[in-house]
Amino acid sequence: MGIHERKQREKEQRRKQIMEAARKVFSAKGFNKATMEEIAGEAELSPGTLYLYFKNKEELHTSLSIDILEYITEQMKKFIDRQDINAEEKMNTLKDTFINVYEYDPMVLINLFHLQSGETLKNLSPEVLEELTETSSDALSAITSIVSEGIDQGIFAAKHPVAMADIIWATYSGVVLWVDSKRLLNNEKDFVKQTLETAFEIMLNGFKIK
Amino acid sequence: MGIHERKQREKEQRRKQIMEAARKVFSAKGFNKATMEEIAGEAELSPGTLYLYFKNKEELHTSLSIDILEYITEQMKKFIDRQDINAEEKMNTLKDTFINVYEYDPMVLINLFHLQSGETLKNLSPEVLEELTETSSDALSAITSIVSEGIDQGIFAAKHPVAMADIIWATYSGVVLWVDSKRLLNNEKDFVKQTLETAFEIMLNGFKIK
DNA sequence: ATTATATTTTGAACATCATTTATTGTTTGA
DNA sequence: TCAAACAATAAATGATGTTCAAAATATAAT
Repeated sequence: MGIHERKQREKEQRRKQIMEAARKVFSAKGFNKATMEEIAGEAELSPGTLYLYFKNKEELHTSLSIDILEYITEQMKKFIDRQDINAEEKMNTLKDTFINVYEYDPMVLINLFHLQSGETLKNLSPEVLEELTETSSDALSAITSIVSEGIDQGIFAAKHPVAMADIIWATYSGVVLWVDSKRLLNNEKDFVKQTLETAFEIMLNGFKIK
Repeated sequence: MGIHERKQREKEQRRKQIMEAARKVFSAKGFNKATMEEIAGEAELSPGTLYLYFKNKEELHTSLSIDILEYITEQMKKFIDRQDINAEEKMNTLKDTFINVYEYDPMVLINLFHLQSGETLKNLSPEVLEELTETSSDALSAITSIVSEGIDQGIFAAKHPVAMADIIWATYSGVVLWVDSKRLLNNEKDFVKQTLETAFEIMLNGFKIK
């Protein structure tokens, strides 16, 4: 009776092993420059095997993005329901979470934000697309709940909370993508953290009732 | 003596013709799905000819982005030096410009924002990279000048103007990319315009001295 | 234990492009 | 009229994502 379960477990392990190899290669080369052959090599498997676990290159990439999105959501859930801090403090904790995730693995995060592109979404299987939709929606709900709390507490101006959550997420992705590419264009040092700090300061100030 | 000039002109025309074909195809298919063969077909040329005018696919794509960036900068220059409106009004005009550009050709704009990715930048010739750096820098300078004016006028809080300009640009790109991809994920209608309106409202409020 | 069946993996074949190059065609200037 | 310069082409090349028939391995049945 345990055989089937063990096989299931092994299948899941193999999947994780491929994803870990993919994470390394995508992180080092970016989506286009990474090759399935190199990922297979890193995972000590043949290229064909990758297609038994992922429909195609885009779906393998998307699975990594889903993982990091889930991680972000998990981190947010650790503090959104806390009663001892108000919405403004939660916004600051959110900012810290965002910065931590960026610093932990900048490339995977940047790749996640790039995924937000129509051409990629078209190549996903319905299941993975569904999973991505679900995960994004969870992340956005968590952010929305902070905003709503701020409005309820009379700290934030009463705008549409979903739009506000979108703007928070958009600012996060926009700052990471733009400041990082500016660094590459101008051989600057990495200002992502500082710019995120300032952006959140401005956003928070913009949210508040005067 | 005019022959050389005519040839120069024809060369420039052919370049434009290729870019126009590329614009159509990239706009319809996105970067990865668009093929050089299809672009060549659209331009009524053979694939090889494209390489006499552009080093590679990425450089052709980048040329389009430079064009739209130049257009944005041009639009900004029309009002940044006006004396009859203050910095806050200029911010609103900036927002309108951003919305107009999005509505004129969403895909080319989205592709521009996607370009802001390290892996693409590595494949550009030094000249085109230089041109892109220059153009981005021009656009950012224009935005920075609005922010600086606001600080000088005592309307905006005195933060680092360059960081503030980065945040404006990052918010623009972030909102366009995220809200558009959310639309694709959830089959929603296009909320980019409304979200940009709200984002600017919040940002402007966040900039202001209370 | 042996054989049959099912599962998993392989690696070579295939198809699709981006890019290069040898060739052809065209314009210019003498 | 012709040679040199220029421009464009079509076919070849190479890289790489993806598929598939065969091999290897594990499980189940007799």
